[in-house]
Amino acid sequence: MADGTRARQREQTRRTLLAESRKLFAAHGYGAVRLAEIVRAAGVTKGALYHHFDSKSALFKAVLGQVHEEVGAKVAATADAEDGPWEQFTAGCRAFLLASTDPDVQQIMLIDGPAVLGWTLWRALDEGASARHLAEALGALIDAGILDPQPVEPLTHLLSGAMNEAALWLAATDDPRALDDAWAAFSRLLQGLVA
Amino acid sequence: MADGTRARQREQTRRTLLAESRKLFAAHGYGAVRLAEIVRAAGVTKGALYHHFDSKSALFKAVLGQVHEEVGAKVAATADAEDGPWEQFTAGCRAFLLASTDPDVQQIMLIDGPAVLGWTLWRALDEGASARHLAEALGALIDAGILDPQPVEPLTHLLSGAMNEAALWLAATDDPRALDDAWAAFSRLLQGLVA
DNA sequence: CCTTTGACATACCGATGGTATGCGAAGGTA
DNA sequence: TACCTTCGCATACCATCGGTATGTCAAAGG
Repeated sequence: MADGTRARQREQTRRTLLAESRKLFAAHGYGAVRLAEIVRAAGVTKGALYHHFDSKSALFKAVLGQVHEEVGAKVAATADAEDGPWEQFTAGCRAFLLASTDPDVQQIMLIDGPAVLGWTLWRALDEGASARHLAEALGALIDAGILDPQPVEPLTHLLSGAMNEAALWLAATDDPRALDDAWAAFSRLLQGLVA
Repeated sequence: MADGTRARQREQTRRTLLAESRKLFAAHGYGAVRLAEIVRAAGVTKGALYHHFDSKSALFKAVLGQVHEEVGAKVAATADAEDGPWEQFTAGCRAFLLASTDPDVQQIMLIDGPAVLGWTLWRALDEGASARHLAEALGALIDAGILDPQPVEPLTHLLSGAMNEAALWLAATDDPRALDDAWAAFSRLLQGLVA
């Protein structure tokens, strides 16, 4: 009977491959992870891997897609919980900074992403997930008259890059006040934008 | 006769390897460049390459060192030509942004660097070259009372990351006003820092 | 000269990403 | 139920690439 055994099994294998490869990519970096490790961790063979993904980089791209989605969802949820464009904007930035502290996000999204897929494709993926929210928030601030009218795109990249690098630094330092210091500095920068 | 033929030849080979590999790394990215291409372009064999460098990543590290030095020198020279800490600071930032527009710098320093060598080592190399100037300039601004006293390190990373990402975006866009827009936005951010 | 040293070239190896093919069970059809 | 098709995956295999071990010949040195 067509009870969907095939589809369920297929989906199960795909999820396992994604989950295990994500762990390995995050822990050791894309270049240091061998396909043999991934399929061993997932309990399948290379045949299964290549049945689901075209290449090692395509598998990585799928993993990166997951990470992007998760970060984007967190940012959107946090921002939507606030009232007023400025509060939504700052809350979203803080949520992004916090989300980017996760080691998986660090290695996969910030370090390997641009190098493995190329900066252009990485940018496009990021655009569809987190950077879009940032651009929208900035646009809302300008519409509300809180920010002077100005091109949104360069500002988006400046702030996005600042938060990315700050997150990487936060992960590398062990100063417990680092997060507060970084957020304070970032807030000061944002103050320069208000009309 | 010991006229230094050996030393000159050795240095010549090393320089050629660095120059040719730099071209290839910049053009195609670290992962897409084969050692066979490099040695062919340099007119030598793999024996020569491994006589001068321990591994492919060691060769890349040497190339990255060159790029870092060049960028750091440009930033320092531009900043030193100005008078007053604020002028030195902004001139240095602008010089860095311009220098980072070069495709070699983009691919080697900003994209592949962290992924190939790991973010920690990359950070250390960057610290010795360009980021150090930024931190010193910020310290001078605080000493001069232009900026409020605050931890310099997080601010360094925020600004460095902002400029890195902005530079990558500048290279990907074809809007001729992009550079001016980006600099205007960056200047606004800096305004938030002044006391 | 004769020996040593060093800057390579040559030949080779193991590992790894990727492919071609085989197979057994799920799912449709009569 | 018998049969055929499809599909999800395993097995076997290949080509390439980073890395190494060894050979070679000219410069350096006494």
